[in-house]
Amino acid sequence: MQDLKPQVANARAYHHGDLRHSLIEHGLEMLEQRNIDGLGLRELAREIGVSPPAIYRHFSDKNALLRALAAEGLHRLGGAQAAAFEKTGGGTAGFSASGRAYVHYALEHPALFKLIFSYAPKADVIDAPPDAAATAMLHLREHISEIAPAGTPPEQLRIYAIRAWSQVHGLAMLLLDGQMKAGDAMIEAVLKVEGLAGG
Amino acid sequence: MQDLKPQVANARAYHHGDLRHSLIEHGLEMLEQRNIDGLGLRELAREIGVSPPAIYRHFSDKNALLRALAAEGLHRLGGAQAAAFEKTGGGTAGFSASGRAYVHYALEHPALFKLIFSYAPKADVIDAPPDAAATAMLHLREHISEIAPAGTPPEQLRIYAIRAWSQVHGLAMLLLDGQMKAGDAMIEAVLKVEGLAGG
DNA sequence: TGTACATCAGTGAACGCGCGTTCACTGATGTAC
DNA sequence: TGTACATCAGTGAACGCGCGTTCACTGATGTAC
Repeated sequence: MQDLKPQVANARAYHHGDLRHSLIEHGLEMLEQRNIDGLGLRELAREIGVSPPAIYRHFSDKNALLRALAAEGLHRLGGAQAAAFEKTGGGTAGFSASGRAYVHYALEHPALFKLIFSYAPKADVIDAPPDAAATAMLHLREHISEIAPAGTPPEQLRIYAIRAWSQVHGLAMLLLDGQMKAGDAMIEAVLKVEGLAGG
Repeated sequence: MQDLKPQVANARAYHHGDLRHSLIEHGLEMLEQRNIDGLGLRELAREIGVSPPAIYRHFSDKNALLRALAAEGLHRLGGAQAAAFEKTGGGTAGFSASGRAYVHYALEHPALFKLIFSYAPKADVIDAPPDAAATAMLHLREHISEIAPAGTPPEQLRIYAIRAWSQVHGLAMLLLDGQMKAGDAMIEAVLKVEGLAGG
């Protein structure tokens, strides 16, 4: 009755890095249902079927794990944006689509989205060189100049980028916090211009 | 040596509602330095010089206290916006000024600002009647139609309001999370248009 | 004005909780001879 | 191929912690007679 499940005793139940992967995977899953403070190391370990101290073989402490989760979230957010951008064939339409993808990703993964901005290495898209890391926000910087009128000076491009990012980020946050009703049509309408023109 | 400080024993150290007021006041002060999870009932009580259970005479539980703090924060945010609006004489300039005030309030009170959107009664400025409560966001709804071109249909006004709110909110959040460098000139430039025009 | 009493905002002690983290350990794996 | 050994990813038990909340209580205040 006790041994129905193949007890692995201790030792190599996971080979080389599997537990790390499993921790991130299950951590992300837990974030789908709970919010950030609801994610505890002991509970996560329990979920995976491993003892809590095992985590410390892979992460120096809880913050390190959260940072890894945030980094993975950022990566996926970037992936979602890139996919949307490619799918629409790039250009202005692609830029808009990737903005919409940003908001939709936030709505689909509320806790993860918030975690990203609390724990991820700062994206630094605005002032850092674009080769820093492949992040969601790099799209902005890479594509903003294609959208702007030819000859727009770099300082103005920077303002456009911040404005566009603020626009999608603010909409995402307000929707996440329930300040207004969501709706694809509304999201599209709000993001239509993105304030790029005008000045 | 023990009695230097006028020991109040127990009983009416605070008359009628004073402790409630004190809890909110000191709670807000603590939020100036720590973030939200750093705010504990026991610590707050210690700070004020009262026993933890005393809090329960005024708030049913911790969430009730946090909600009160958020409500007060929302009130003050609204006050800051209103002051900025009046000071510039209203109109388009006032609208812009109140947007800047929103961002600046966020930067000056990061934890409180975030608390507002986690715990405050939903502002509902977008779809609720404006007589609901005097909140920061009511400004938006009250003033957005003055800014928009005459004859703008209400659905479009709604989009404009959401767009403007998203704009300031997103900028505030990104700055709070350290995603880019703050700076009055930059804030002003980003908020200059607010995406009202265009479509 | 003086006395008896109800009210109720405080008190100190205690509760159970789950947390993150540490410790000394164990035993399967991969490697060297 | 067989044996001895180092490695190191796991284990279970235990730690101290501060938390939110409950409990029975106390005693100053305000009120009624």
